[in-house]
Amino acid sequence: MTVKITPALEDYLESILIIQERGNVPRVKDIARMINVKAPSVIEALSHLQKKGLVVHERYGYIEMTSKGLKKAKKLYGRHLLLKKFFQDVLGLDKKLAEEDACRIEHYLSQETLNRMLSFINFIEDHPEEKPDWLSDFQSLIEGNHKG
Amino acid sequence: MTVKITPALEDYLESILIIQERGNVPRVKDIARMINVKAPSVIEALSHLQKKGLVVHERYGYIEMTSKGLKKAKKLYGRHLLLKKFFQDVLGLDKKLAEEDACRIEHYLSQETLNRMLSFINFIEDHPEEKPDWLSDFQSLIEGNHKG
DNA sequence: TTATATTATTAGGTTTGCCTAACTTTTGGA
DNA sequence: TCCAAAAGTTAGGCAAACCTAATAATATAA
Repeated sequence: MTVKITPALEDYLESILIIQERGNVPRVKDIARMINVKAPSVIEALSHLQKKGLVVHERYGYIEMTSKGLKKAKKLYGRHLLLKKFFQDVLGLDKKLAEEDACRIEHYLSQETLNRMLSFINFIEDHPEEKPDWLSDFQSLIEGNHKG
Repeated sequence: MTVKITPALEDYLESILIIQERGNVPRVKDIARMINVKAPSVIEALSHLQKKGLVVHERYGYIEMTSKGLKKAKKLYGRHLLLKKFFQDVLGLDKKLAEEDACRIEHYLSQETLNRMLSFINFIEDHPEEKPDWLSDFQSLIEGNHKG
C-alpha cells in the first residue's frame, strides 16, 4: 500500500525531485521559491512528509527522500510530464501553458484517464502515416482560432 | 468582473443548477447528498455564496440563485460537460469515469485549454470523413489495451 | 575570529472546509 | 389539532495550508 498524501504535499515532494534532477541539493528556500510559498510552509510540509516516511529532514540539515519517497516522487513527476506532453502534442498548447495546466490538474486525474492519454500520445507517434491528415489539420485549424 | 469563488463553492453552486435542471427545488439535504457532505457544510457554503451575491437563502426557506449566480453556474456546468464529452468522445472513457474525472479537474483548467478541447471535439464532429481513420483506430486499440 | 548576512525554524494566527452534537423549525400523519 | 419525524440551523472543534514576526543557526567576509 502506497502512502496517500494531499495535493499540496505532492507538490512539495515533486519539487524535491526536480531540484535533485537539476543536480542541486534541495534547500528550504529553493523549494519555497519553486512552489511559491514562504519558508515556514516548507518546514511544515517537510515534517508532514517525514511523518509519512517519504522524506528525512534533520534540523538545519539535509533534505533527503526515502526510497519510498523517491518512488512516489517519480510517479508524480511522470504524471506531470505526461499531461504536459498531451497538452502540447495533442491540444497544441504552448510550453508555458501546458506546464501550468499540467501542474494544476496532475493531482486529480484517475490513473485510467492518464493511461488513455498515454495511449493517445503513443498512437500518434506509432502511426505517423495517419497523423498528418488529422492532427495537423486540427492544429493548423486552432492556430487560426486561438489567437496563434 | 465576475466573482471569484473557491473550487468547493463552485461545486455547491453547480449542484444547485443541476438540481433545478432536473426540475426539483434545491434543498439543503439534496445538495448535501450530491456533494457528499453533511448538511451544516451546505448551510455554511450557502452563506458564503450569499455574501458573494450568487445565491439568496433565507432561514428555513428557499434556496435561489441570483442572475449572477445562475450565469456563473451555467458557465461552470458547461465546463463540466465539455470535459466529460472530451473524456468520452476523444479518450473513450466510460460515462461514469468521464463524469468523475470531469468533476475533479473542472476547477483547475485554464480557459485556453478548455477552448482547445472544444475545438478538438468540434473538429471531430465537423470532419466525419477523416474521423474513422484515426479516432476509431485509436478507440479500438484502447479497447484491447484498457481491459475493455 | 568576530560581525553580518543568509538561511532555517518556531510561535502564533488566519481562512477554508469539513465534522458532530445539540437545538429549532417545519411538515405530515394519527 | 398535536406530536413525532424530518429537515434545517447553530455552536464549537479539527486539520490543512498558508502567512508574519521573532528567534536561532549557519555561512561568509573583513
